[in-house]
Amino acid sequence: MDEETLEQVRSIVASIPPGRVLSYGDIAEIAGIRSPRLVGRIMAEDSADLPWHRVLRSNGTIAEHLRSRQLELLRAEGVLADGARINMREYRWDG
DNA sequence: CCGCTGACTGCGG
DNA sequence: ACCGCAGCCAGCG
Repeated sequence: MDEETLEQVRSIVASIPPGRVLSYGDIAEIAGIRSPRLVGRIMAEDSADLPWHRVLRSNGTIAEHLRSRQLELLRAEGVLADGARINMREYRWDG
């Protein structure tokens, strides 16, 4: 695992403002890496100190083992779900 | 080296 | 809306 990309990904996630979200693919693109899965892996390893709940799938859905917790955290900062789906066009962070 | 797995994605049927 | 599939990177057996 490349230490630099790891730090890069982490800093991008850390910079997402409250009430906004990014997809794994968005972060991969910004970080200049080819695989969104790598972003997911990095998040899975250790994201406790990051606003990890602001990262979700490109279509606005969330992996099921995180779904209820994540939707709750998002709701607390004004990101409302239409059922199990977040409207990305509305909440995606432009930077 | 091979195959499988996952906080993923876009395209096609 | 629901599949499946190819591409993707890294770790594990």
